[in-house]
Amino acid sequence: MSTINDVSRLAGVSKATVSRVLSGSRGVKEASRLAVLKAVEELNYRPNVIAQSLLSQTTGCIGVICAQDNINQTTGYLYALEKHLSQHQKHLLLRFANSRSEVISALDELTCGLCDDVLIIGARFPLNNLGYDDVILVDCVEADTPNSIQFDHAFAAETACNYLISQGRRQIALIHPDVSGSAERVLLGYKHALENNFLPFNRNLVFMDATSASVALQVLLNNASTLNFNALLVADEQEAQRVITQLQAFNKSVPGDIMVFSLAGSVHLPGIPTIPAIEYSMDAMAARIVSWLSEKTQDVLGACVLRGDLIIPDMRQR
Amino acid sequence: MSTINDVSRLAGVSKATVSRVLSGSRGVKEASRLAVLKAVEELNYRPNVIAQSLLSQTTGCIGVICAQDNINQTTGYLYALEKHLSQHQKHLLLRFANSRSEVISALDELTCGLCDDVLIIGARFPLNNLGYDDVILVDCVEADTPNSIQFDHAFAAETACNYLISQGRRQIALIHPDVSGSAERVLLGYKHALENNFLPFNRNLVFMDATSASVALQVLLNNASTLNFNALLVADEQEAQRVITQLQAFNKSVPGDIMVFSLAGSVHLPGIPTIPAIEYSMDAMAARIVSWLSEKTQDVLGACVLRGDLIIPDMRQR
DNA sequence: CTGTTAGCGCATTCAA
DNA sequence: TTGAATGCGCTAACAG
Repeated sequence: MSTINDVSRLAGVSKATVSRVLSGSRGVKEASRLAVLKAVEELNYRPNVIAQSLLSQTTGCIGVICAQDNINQTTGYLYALEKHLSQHQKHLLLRFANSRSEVISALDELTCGLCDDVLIIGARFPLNNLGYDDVILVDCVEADTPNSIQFDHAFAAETACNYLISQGRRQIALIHPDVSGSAERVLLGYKHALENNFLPFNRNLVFMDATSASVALQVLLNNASTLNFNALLVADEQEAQRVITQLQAFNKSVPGDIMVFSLAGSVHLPGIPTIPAIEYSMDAMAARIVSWLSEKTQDVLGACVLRGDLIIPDMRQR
Repeated sequence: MSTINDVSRLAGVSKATVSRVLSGSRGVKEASRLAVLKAVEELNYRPNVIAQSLLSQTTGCIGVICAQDNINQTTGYLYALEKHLSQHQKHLLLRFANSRSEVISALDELTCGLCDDVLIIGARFPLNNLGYDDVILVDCVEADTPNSIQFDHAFAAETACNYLISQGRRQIALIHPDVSGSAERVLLGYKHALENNFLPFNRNLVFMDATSASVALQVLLNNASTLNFNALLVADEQEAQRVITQLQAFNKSVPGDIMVFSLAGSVHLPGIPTIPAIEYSMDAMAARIVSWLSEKTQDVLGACVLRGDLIIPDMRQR
């Protein structure tokens, strides 16, 4: 690879002039400008970004640590993020991490000048006192960082219930293991919706302990005759697919007998019937993050909360 | 962030000694070694990798350009690659690209000193004469690069047919649009398996033109009475899900009436019945790539061809 | 064993 | 309008 020295020599000007032409490019005589451009072309010269980084103390690299347990969900994040980042001439440095210690070692390796900023996405384990306070947490639990983007789970649950009720489903079961710490928010929205619709709250329809969703569903099915539930709220699409299979194994039709609703996102695989869900716009999230990274004013991102959209299955598909 | 100067000043030694302690660390008096270590600890100093990169002319960054049209398939690649790369203290710089021109601009931005190497994954458009000859192509078509990893499609098709025949399916239809350029290899394996099993080749069961798989399947179904096909080979899992839905819409049971087989990989979503498939080990692929990147001898990776494993559905699940 | 010096490739002074 | 000099943070060669 040729350097700025080669160009300056070939063009018969100094390094400074070459640099001027390639950046600002003002206050340079046309003749030498052309000479530089010609030399650049001839040598196929391109400035070394590492040298520029050393000088500017910024690399344009954004570290993204994916801590998502559902690996398939990361794709949506990554695609949206990369799209927005590259539009701002930023690069996405990808790491996966499945535990707090893995996150820390990833952070260690990324914050030695390589990355200007780091995001952590989807961690379901505590991330307090990381020792790095300028990290942005996206959809993570127990975020004591000033900069974080959370999803409004209460809003999601409330919307979900209101939709289900509008569809004539008044016995709504809720299975939402409390790994995410967001369970109480979900419950809040759930109760709120019931109240607003003058429906009683039935403790037996709600399963928020850490036991498996499969067991919870079995309990529900065992007591189906007395509970009479006709809708089921679950944490995410993956969970939804699981319970649907289980329901069908018990000869419950979906959504005929029981309407299953996913509280977070979806994997739209062709050939798999869509279920109603709350979906969070990855694009909106990415845009928010990138704009914050670009501005980089002193003020923090704050407890930014993102609300999801209600997605209902296209009836033509069924 | 503190620099080596801060450390040397605090430790009362020269920059060189600090550097010595932190790297090689041999030939340094114990006293000054400890002084350096103490200062490092106190200042929480860590060497700036950018400065090191400028000197060594390597960044440890590997650019990965995902050109996969099926975005969900990239996750497998990325996860395996990142795992192996980080084990070799290398970083994964992620880009998505959906066309030749996007690939080129991504390459432009990545090869200015930022990345030591670049991979392109899953491109289904021609990638000749990119102007970069040290790029590694993975599962790309029309690869005239010396370094590429291809999947053995002939072997996959042959294995698939042999499996289907062993299951009593002797009328095997094949739908494999020729976008990938690998269609002729697939056909080769298909024919080979038929020959070895003394079965006739029926041209009407094979659809390799660029028309939609949906239309091809309709043709098959329209002539079902005469064709009597009881197995269907498709290009990938996505395609498989599509045809399964379509088959079920025509009251064909899967795999009862027709066994669907995916020739490339699979998305194992819980709750979705597994179908037989050829799966390529992402781990093996990543290991191969990383070892090649690390060796970096003069010799090329060569036309490395990877064979997939036959995955049959676990009967307990059905 | 250790300090000084030079230079990786670049942009930005400061003079001319 | 331009060139020479400086320094980003670091390592390697050399000299002590």
